[in-house]
Amino acid sequence: MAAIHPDILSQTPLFQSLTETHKKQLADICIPKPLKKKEMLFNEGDKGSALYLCLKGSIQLFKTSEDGQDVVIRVISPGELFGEVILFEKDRYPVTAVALEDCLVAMISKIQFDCLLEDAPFRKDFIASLMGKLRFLTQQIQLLTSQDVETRLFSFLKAHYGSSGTIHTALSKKDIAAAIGTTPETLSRLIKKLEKEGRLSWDGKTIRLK
Amino acid sequence: MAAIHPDILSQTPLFQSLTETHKKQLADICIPKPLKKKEMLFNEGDKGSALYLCLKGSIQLFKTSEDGQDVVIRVISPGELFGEVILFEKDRYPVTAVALEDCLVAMISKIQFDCLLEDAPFRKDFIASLMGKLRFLTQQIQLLTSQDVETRLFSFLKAHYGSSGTIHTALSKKDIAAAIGTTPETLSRLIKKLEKEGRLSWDGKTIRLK
DNA sequence: GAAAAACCTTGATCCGGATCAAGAAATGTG
DNA sequence: CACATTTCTTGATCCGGATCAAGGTTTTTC
Repeated sequence: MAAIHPDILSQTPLFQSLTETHKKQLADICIPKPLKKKEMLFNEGDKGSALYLCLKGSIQLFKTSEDGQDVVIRVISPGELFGEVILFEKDRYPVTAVALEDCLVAMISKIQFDCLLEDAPFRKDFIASLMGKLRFLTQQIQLLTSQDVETRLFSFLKAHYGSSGTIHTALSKKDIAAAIGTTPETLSRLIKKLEKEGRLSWDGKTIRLK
Repeated sequence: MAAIHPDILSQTPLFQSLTETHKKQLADICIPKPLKKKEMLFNEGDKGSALYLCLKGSIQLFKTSEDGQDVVIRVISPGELFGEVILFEKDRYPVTAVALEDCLVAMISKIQFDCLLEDAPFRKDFIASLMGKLRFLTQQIQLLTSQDVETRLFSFLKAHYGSSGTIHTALSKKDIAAAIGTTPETLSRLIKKLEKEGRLSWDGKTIRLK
């Protein structure tokens, strides 16, 4: 139940505009929660009264269809807020959240977060972050609908690790395949092709782009 | 430049919670704008300083890929607000908006809308409407990724016309095909199959579900 | 109301990527 | 460490739906 350190909040863009006082206030109401790999944070349809900030690790958000198929909606990286849909809509999570590696998240109670929203500049940033998510999902639809697996892979890598040449990821190929809406088999074949073309090298958890 | 009638605002869920006074205020700043079929309201990448409320007709929001392919993100029906991403993010529309039939929209200037957001209950509804959009896009990704064309068609019809047995639409089959992420050929074949199975009849602009 | 344009249908073909299968490598666990 | 589980790879096959083509129909436009 201990609070987290305010400095950690400075790293997330959403909270940049908070004053020191507010940051301290927020840090006080954040409950740190470590997650083990494969641990589930909440389940689609669960009632909930908290939203989360990812501090460390990757969290997969997915929906399950009636026929049991999982569709990954988004992979959360450090600095991102998620589960905030709980704030204003019906109080059930629309997706399931599972840790893809050992993670640390900060749990923020809905009620407490509501108070923070009283602050006008913070509110503005918060709404802006929602708009950013709308844009992300919009682009995701475009990607999934009209771009091939290769494009989606590079787009994912760029979004999560920037355009740097060397990437170190904790994610398995299976999880990356799911994140870009394909199967492990297809990703495996794609990597083989790209390596043969000399466009990247993928050794264990290290990816080098060329 | 004439304003619109406040009553029309009562029909849209987003504005339900406004007091009569506020509704009147809002109505005053809405500039009605009729759109002819195929008319473009704004283009992806355009700078803009207004958001829109659809009062009548259907408006298609789509993104264009580098290779010239259009991907429909969403079809707007009466009562829906769109273009609101302009409010807080960079001031460019992320999609193109085109009227699929003769429409009437209300144009609301960003600055004026900002003032409205000072009002706490309204703000809450507005944020809730953003959350609703996040949910919609989330579900849309699931639909497009893991459901077949038939499922997507019924899902579209239900979302836009409810579950009533008889539907009258102004949209062409081409536009419906685009909205569910397929081609006119595939939709044509699907309809033929469904009619043969006696699951619906589709005569011109009238669809009967069975 | 005739010509032009857009839309719809039907057929033939093609293709990206899913699925199935099965062995190999890596990882986790007592 | 040995065994079990999960992940990864490679091959063979399959399939939903896209694309191409071309004729028919409706809508627009002047």
